[in-house]
Amino acid sequence: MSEDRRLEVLRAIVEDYVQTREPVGSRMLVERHALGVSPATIRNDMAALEEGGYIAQPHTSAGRVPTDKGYRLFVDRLSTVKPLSGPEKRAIQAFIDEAVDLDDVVDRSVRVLAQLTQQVAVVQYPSLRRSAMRHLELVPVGERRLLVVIITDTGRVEQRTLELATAPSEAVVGELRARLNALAVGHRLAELITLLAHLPEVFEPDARPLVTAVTEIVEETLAQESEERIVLAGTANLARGPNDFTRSLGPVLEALEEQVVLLRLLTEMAEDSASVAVRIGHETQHEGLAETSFVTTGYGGDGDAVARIGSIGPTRMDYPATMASVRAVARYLSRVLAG
Amino acid sequence: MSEDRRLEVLRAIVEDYVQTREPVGSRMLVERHALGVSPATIRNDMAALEEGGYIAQPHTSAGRVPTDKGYRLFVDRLSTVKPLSGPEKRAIQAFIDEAVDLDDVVDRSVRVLAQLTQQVAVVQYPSLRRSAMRHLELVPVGERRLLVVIITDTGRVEQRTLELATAPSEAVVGELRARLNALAVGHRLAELITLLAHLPEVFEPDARPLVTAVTEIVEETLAQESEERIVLAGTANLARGPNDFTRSLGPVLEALEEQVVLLRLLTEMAEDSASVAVRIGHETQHEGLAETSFVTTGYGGDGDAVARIGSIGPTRMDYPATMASVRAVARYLSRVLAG
DNA sequence: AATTGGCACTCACGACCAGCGAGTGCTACC
DNA sequence: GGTAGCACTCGCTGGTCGTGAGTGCCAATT
Repeated sequence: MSEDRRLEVLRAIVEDYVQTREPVGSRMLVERHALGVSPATIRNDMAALEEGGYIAQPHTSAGRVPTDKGYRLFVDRLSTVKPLSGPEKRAIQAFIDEAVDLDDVVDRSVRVLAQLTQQVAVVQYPSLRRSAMRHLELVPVGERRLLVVIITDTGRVEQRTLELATAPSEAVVGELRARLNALAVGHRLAELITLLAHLPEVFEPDARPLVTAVTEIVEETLAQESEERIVLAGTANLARGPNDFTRSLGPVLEALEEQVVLLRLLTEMAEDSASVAVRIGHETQHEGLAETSFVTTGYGGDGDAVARIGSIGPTRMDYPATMASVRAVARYLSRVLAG
Repeated sequence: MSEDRRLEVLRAIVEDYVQTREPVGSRMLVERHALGVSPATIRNDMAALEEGGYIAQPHTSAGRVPTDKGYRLFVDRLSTVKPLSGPEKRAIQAFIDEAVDLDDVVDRSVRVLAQLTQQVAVVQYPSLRRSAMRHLELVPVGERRLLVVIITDTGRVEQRTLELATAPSEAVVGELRARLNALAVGHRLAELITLLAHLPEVFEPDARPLVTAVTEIVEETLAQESEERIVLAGTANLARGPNDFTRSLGPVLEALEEQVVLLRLLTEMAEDSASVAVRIGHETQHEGLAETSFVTTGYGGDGDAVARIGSIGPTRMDYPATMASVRAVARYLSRVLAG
């Protein structure tokens, strides 16, 4: 009973099950794949695979179904990413290229990915802290209010309103704006906190309250890193056709609405070494997502990514295809942001 | 057979059906409501109501269920909006008040509404054209690029990048910025197109290409009115508990992802005279939404609203409660935007 | 030692059927 | 007009049974 064939059988089971959505039995297996042995032999292999926890049967007298562990082995050792077709690639690029601003880029990326994979797609907005400052604008609004607008190199715009005790002079605001920009432009926002620390001292005592107020609100904005924004698309794909989830998909949708949950997962996955990270079923460590898998990768930024993009589907999904799509969209997304 | 009692019967049917989710029969009806007549009498009334198309029976020997027409009569003539409780009101206000910027306000509003109604909530971003200009900023980026940032009085920020043939001088950009703001600040964006028409003529010939480029991109941004952004929350509520939809909820989710569809509906409903507009079942004129109802109202702006907010649920929903929640959230939302 | 054919066994699934009961419409009566 | 009684309809529930895909095991084969 060769080890190689056993893995081959596992691959065959995964592929067939993904395609047919039905537990696969020994007969079907030999018919559809050129394994060169009889069903009985396969049955022995299957027994061994079940022993190892890679497959399971829903009930006696049914075929086998891959377990999370089985899928894991499959993506780690048995699958080869299948590249997208030329037209597909061009379509992605064309669609994303039409975007007019960052919101639009993100929106189009997530939609195109959902469309490609026929699953739920997720994009995390470019992280503020990892983006670089492109411009900081101070806009006086009315008498005692100041609008602080931060524009990053990824095109993200963040704004906060500041209530002031006294109306600042035009000149002071102008100087502050100039100094802030001189100091900060081009630097990663995460570095800003140290950069801004000594700024108040440069100004005359009168102006200091204003300066500290502004620097404080900038820092505060960055501290809200935890509140990173996330965008979903393709939720309808979950409900389409024969439903994949044993329980209803209520819990799944609920989990997807919990930004906290998604954020945790995306952050965790950022630490995986593989370029395209995969979480399968229970690996998500979340009740509602026990029957779903995540396929994500980073985008933007040459070394370390500025945020993540990915696809979410039933554990029973076409991993090679999904991984290819995610990688492709991430690539074009990065390109657009850099350009 | 009094007309009054017949309406009373209809109301009873709607209320019971909404509560129990089961077709309601004549016996149950007299037991749960003090109608003072016998089941047989009710049966006669029900026959009349069925004749009029207000109720229907799923199959012979089952109770009756309200039709779209029945619900319509109910919301138009039989229901009284039930006000929210004090604590509820305070909770809404407190939650929305915590928001730091427009995105956050919109996000919190839609989430609180979904939570209140236990349905899907939808908010339309404040319309650009109907907002007034608060500030327009021109930021040179690199050599030949100009970032155009428009900030409205509702806090919305819109930005576009402009590619230029020649690098503009600092002075020209400064003058253009000053003139644009002098001209446009405080005006509704919709009026801008006429206001900007003669601007290029004021400048020297050299600067004109720049000026027209900028005015053009501003106009272009406004023309994208059709691409208004929409935010949803609470989709998971559709799948929760005993499912209300006869077909699967796939089509519903699909329809909700079609921004175009939602936008059309919201715009149509803006023309209804009632302060809180209701679309029931087939009135949505959309296949996938045939079993859902929309309850929406405008927000922001004293006379005409700046955009809409609403709740989407099964036709079998608690209309009075939903209408109350929608109205309440819209009120606080308006207040925050105005403040 | 691995592979194979044969065989008894399990069990989900669909079809069929009968009894139950909620609900109706109709008619005769108050 | 309202009511009581009654025959009728029909979806739902639960039980029985046959079917077939699939398994595990064992003895025979290479």
